Amino acid sequence: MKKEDRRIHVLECASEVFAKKGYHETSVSDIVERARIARGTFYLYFENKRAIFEELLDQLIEKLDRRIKRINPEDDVARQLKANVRGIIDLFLDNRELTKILVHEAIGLDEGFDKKLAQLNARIRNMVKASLDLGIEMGILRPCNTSITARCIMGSVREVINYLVVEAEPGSHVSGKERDSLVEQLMAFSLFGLSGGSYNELNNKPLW
Amino acid sequence: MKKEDRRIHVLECASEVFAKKGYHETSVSDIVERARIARGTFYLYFENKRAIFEELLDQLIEKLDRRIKRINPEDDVARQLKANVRGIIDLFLDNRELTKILVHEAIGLDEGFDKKLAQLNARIRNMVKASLDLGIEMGILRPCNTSITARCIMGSVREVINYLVVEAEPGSHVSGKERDSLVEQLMAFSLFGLSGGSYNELNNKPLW
Amino acid sequence: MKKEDRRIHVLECASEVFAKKGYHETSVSDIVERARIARGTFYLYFENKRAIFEELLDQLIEKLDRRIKRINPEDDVARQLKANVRGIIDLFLDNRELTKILVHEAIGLDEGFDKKLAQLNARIRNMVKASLDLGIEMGILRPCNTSITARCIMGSVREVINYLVVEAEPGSHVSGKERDSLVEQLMAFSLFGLSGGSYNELNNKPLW
Amino acid sequence: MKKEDRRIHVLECASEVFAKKGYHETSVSDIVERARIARGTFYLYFENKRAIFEELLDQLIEKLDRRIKRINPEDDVARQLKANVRGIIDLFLDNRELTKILVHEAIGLDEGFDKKLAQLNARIRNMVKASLDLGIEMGILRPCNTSITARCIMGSVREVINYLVVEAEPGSHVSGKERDSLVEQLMAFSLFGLSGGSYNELNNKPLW
DNA sequence: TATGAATGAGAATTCATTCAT
DNA sequence: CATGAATGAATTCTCATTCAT
Repeated sequence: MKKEDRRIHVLECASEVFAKKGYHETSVSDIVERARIARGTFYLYFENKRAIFEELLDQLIEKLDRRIKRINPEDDVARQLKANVRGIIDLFLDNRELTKILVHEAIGLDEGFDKKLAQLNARIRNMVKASLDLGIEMGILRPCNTSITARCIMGSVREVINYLVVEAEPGSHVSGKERDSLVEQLMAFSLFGLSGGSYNELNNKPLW
Repeated sequence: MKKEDRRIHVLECASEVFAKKGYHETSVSDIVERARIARGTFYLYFENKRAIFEELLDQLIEKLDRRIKRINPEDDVARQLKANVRGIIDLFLDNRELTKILVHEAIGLDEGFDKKLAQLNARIRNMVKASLDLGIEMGILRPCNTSITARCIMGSVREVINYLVVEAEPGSHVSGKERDSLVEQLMAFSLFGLSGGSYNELNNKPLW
Repeated sequence: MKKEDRRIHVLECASEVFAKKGYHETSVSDIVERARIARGTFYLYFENKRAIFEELLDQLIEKLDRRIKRINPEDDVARQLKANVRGIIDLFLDNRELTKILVHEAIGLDEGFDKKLAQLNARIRNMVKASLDLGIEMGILRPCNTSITARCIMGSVREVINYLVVEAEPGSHVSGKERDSLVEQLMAFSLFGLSGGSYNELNNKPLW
Repeated sequence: MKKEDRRIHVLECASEVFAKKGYHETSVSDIVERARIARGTFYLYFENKRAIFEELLDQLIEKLDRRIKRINPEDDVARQLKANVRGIIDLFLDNRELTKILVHEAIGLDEGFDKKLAQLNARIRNMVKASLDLGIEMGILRPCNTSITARCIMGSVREVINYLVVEAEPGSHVSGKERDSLVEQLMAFSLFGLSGGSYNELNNKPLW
């Protein structure tokens, strides 16, 4: 097995174990056992337990970063939003194991992790906030405290993601239709809250 | 120091350490050091680390349960909602340390904790969902998937809480005005999303 | 409760716990719980855990010492022997708890105990040996290595005692008849081994 | 040092410490200190203190089982008995440390040990009893309560063994002649008790 | 590169004993 | 005398990491 292949193999195995047992409950022994390598070999590829975990998270963060497209206000905004949300959901469902870790575990591990996750959150949140600011400036969205509202949106998305990867049946497949429906509900809630309106009607026209 | 006082003292110290270092990084030594008691004294009051943590959580959960009032659809719904949200925010801000633990830590610790928190979540979520179902039936709210929407609402609230107790300046005081504003924003978002409308106008009248 | 009464009460409780759980498995907590006294009170009456155990053993050793009568060769030897053995068996059966400790536990506790028990053993063994020496000198017993033979006799007795207090049904009563039978068997074996003869016939007459 | 060698080395060291300090007074620290290995290394080879002790005992029990040969009544019984007793004595003298543990310590440790030893005792005792029953049936031995008498015999043997490994000078060598003499005395006592007769004369001929 | 035996710091927990009330 | 809260030394066991082969 080539060096890079083995590295990837170990990463995969670690991901499985971490997702199943959690960071703290996972020992290096668990990982090397599953990967069928010697204890020492592990340390040839990764500095320590923290490092392999961090690398797994970095992978997911990077993928997430690539999936999220900046909104172009000139184009159909609703479609772009929809695509973004759907992309995120797809990514997480395709990486359940890692997502579980991201959502469930990578919190309170140590200051380094927390900071990294906080930064990721802040980055996305700022994108959302910028979009809101723009939408308001353009007269499409109602004026509001965009900082707080951005958090509300992220909280909604996070909660639905969490439901999908953690609470819903572990191995179950979530069909495209179901995903569509989830996106629909998420967006309807974000755009109109509990009151009426349908985002299908919107076409860069004022929402209020 | 009386027995019950000391017990409370240890609980407080533990709460501080847990909030600062996280459950796993906190050792019994950390707690006894901060509480300035001997190693063995700790075990006089609590069975083990898990037990003291559980007690702290139970305290918070109980308080939370008591704060959340069932909505009476006959009365002014908006005011009741507002009061509930404000109550929750007040509770968490008055128990920052514990809340930090609840939001940040009490996840993936062990099956027991996870289950307890999942149950708490489910209980509140079901209350929210029931309210939504009722609102829709009464023609006040637009029809939607109330399961998912309930999650969206909870996610929004959770995220704002998290902001308040974790990200915002640790020692800072959040004034009544600021709390009011947060509640306002949260409710505006939940009721109208990003579109127009003001919940102040509502008086059990249809939102759509 | 008077001082001496309480002391005795604690000793009894300790005896019960020691017999049931063994020396090492018994904690001072066990004793004070059963005796319904406070932890500190225990140390008013006994220096420490070792001390109360030693006192219990000393009691039994003393009783044992008093029970064993020196054989008078002028009188009916067989009857005296029989009385001695029966006396020992009665003592142990009347003090099952303590005996269990003596046989089962008071070994390897610490050098002090071991020495004390070794001395007790040696004292009794020497009495036996002296009797054998006398018997041989008088031509009643066959010549033999009386040191070793004395050990054989003691081993036989010890084994039967052990059977009675440890292996046989804990609470069961051993009737006088059964005790007689045991003594009979023990003496028959010691006097004639597996070969023929009946000690009833002997009357200070040569056995060979 | 090879893995198996180290394992054996640790077992030997543990055996020495156990024999010297007793099971309860021996800590894992004592063992690793004597074996000059690290704390963790111990747990690489043995699950815990109980496990290494049990292994030591099992070794001895197994050896003992192998040494004891069933008596064939067709052959010279006295010779076979003598060989058995001599074999047992040799085994114990060759494994003084372990024997000391077996005789002195392995009692009241925990239910598991006690049961194991009780079973060993019962097994041997039953062999003895069966031999006695057979001897009586064949008319070679006098009728007696073979259960009790079997215990007497075992007690005699145990006591002599105990003398050899515990009381007699620890490092001293017991010569073949001395061992022969011990066997002689033991058998003489068992066969003829304190009365006359010499087992040398017997040749499957009636003892009474 | 790969191995896996060895390490030892550190964690949780117990319990005999003390001492202030 | 009696109490029982407090102590802290001692013990067992784990596991991330190192290093000789």
